[in-house]
Amino acid sequence: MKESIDLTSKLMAQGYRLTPQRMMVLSAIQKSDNHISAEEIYAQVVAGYPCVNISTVYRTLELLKRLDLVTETDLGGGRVRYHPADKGHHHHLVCQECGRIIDLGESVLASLRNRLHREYGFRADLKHLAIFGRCADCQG
Amino acid sequence: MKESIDLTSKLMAQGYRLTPQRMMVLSAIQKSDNHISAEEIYAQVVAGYPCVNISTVYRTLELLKRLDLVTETDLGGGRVRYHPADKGHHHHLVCQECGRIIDLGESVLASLRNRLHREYGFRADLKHLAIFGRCADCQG
DNA sequence: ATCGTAACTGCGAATACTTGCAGACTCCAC
DNA sequence: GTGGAGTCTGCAAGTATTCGCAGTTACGAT
Repeated sequence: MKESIDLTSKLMAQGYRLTPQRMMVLSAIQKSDNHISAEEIYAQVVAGYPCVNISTVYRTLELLKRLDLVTETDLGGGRVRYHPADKGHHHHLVCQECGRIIDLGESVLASLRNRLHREYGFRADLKHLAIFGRCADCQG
Repeated sequence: MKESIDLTSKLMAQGYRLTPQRMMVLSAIQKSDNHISAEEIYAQVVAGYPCVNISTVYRTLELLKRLDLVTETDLGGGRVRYHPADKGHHHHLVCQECGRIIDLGESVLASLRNRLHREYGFRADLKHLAIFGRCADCQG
């Protein structure tokens, strides 16, 4: 498992530990091919190790976020969703009518990012961006 | 008060009523010159009418949102903030380091909106958009 | 006037997530 | 191996917001 060695060194370098809980949270995210919610991660972790607490899952997710191992996206619906950072960043168009989610290549927002940097000196972090609106099918 | 007549007709047209609670929520938002949180609105409303419930405030905010009388922005920090729609749309650059909020003219995102429409047929609703990142002063 | 329908509200509980705390574990020095 | 210092976790309580329910209110039709 190359990932876990990678993870260990990343954690160690900053004085963190690789606990079973953290491994299980990360593997739950790696296993899911699309975006997964905290509750779903929790369910998977509990299945193999029943006494973990949901707050540990949340705390681990925040840590993994800080280490750039997972990205977080708010796709609406009251639940934030997570996915592995190494599967590439992308953005989302969320249709508020039908709920459809359209993936958007990273390049589409590159020009916006450049402009914000040129004009405002602002380094935008667009990793967790979702744009709401209406998809082509839902325009009456 | 031109606004309240305006509001009344807007509500009436869709079968809604203008209750004291709704008037007070709207006036609290109109009074605040910058963005106000639901809790702050609630505090103001309660000051003049103690038995209103916070869930009524939230429900009213949702109604006003639907009628395009207020816009909602998630500026981070766990609290959503509201402001009157007639004071013009604008977007926000939120610095995750120092918390500074930079207002962004609507025009900056116009080209993004056009592109999404051209390439994806997607009509983006960018009213409540906040972009996170680091401001010019916070880049080490 | 009164009846029905629909809107509106307060209440309490639920949801998704966060936070403070106290105990447990780990690593390193001595 | 003993003693920190710092990390990590479970638990329980807190936060911001939503939801279901039941009672109240307003408005139009009769």
